[in-house]
Amino acid sequence: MPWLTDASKNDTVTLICDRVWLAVVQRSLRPGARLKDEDLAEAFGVSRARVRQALAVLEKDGLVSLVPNRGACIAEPGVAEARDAFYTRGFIEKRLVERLCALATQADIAALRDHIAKERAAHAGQDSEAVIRLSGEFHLLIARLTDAQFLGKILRTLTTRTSLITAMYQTESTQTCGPDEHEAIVNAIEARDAARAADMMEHHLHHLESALQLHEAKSPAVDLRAALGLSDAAAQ
Amino acid sequence: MPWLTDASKNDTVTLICDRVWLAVVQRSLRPGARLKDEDLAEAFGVSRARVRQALAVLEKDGLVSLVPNRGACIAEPGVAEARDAFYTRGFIEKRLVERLCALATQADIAALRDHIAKERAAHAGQDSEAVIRLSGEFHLLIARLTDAQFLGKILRTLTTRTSLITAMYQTESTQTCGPDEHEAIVNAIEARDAARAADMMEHHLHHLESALQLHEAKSPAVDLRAALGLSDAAAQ
DNA sequence: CAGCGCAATATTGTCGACAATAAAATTGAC
DNA sequence: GTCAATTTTATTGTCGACAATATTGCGCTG
Repeated sequence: MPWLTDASKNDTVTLICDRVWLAVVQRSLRPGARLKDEDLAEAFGVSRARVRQALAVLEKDGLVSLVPNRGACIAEPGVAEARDAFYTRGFIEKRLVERLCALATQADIAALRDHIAKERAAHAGQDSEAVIRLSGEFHLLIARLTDAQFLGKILRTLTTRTSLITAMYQTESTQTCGPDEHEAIVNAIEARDAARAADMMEHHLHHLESALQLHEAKSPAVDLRAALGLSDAAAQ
Repeated sequence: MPWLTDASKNDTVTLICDRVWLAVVQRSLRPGARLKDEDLAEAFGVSRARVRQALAVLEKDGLVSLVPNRGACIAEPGVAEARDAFYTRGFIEKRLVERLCALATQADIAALRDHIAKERAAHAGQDSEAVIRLSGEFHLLIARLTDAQFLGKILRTLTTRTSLITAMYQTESTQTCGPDEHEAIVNAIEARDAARAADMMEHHLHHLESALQLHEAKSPAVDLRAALGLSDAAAQ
């Protein structure tokens, strides 16, 4: 998976960052999960200094929150940040597909269709990790096909944060939307219908956002209280 | 200078990052300047591990390029990256001023005019460092006034990279454009003329870009401590 | 038996030292 | 005199150890 990370570098810190990033995208690391650097150090077989660097860059990326003398944990975006993330995604991705309508080659469209095929395969195979990951990578692929390096990196950050957000605020009914909406977007791109493509993208993102319950709720509290079947009034 | 950095943290690494960032914006650290971590460590009075973390995050930000066994130096964006940066800035800032036309309060416009006044003062006072810094901060102010957190951070990265680019590719004739174009943009915003505001912004950025000669350029190394503006304070 | 304070533990933050690699300088040969 | 190989130096990469701080468990007291 040679992504738009600076992949050529054998740098260990980059590897750690990518690994954590992947774990977050695949929901194997959930928001609020503690990251003890010693554990990470042993897990990667390196010293703590290296994981510390990785933690620093991940913090700047907004993926982990790093409180001074209390260690690091996966970030828990608030509702304001969630709305901002979706707003920014719409802001960027709408223009991106518009631009792609004008510039896309046949090879690009083939790549998009190929990606959707992978999504369908993962969907059929019940591989939920792959489903989630591929769903995000679709948007990154769009960014890459437009030759917009910066926007691509930005979008990587944004999709990652979206993963965090959906992990926090999704209702259990909500599954990740299937590849159908993605396919509708690709269809619009192939038809060179910029307006429809932008509409499809906006609809898609709005669909994602509205499937969440964006209220103030602490994820650990919700998990605990709901899991134990306690009423809301009692605790704390 | 309480910027949209996570300012509240007393974290040393954040301080180092901001200091280097400021030095780059003010042109006291030019592209290609070597950053020997031991020098930085002594300059800031801390150990090398700390500056190494800072270097890691700065590298991910694209501000320094960090080649495996040869140390760190201020990044030297290529022509492709330069064009991408300007494209992305236009992409974002055009929409930003459009949005600001709809949402700006009187206080916002007053803040913008106040900022332009500062720009004029620095311009009159021949304080070229302040001129350059304030010129960039104008765009960041626009981002902040629109309540777009993400776009603000993105724009901070982009303006920084623009600083690098202009430092590399500017002709000696080129001065940083005065506050006039900024004022024109604010006038359009105050008139709630979204189309004109977007045009003004596009023109402004295009003006900046076209004033450069996009060929290869060299840049010499400079003294670290003087460039970072710390006058023997921390050295001892 | 509940609440509070204190000690024990665990985890983080910071640092200096050692090994590995690249750049520079010296020396030798043609 | 110049080029090349080798030694020398400087700088980076990595690590383990020590100090500071938060968390946990225990015991004491009311």
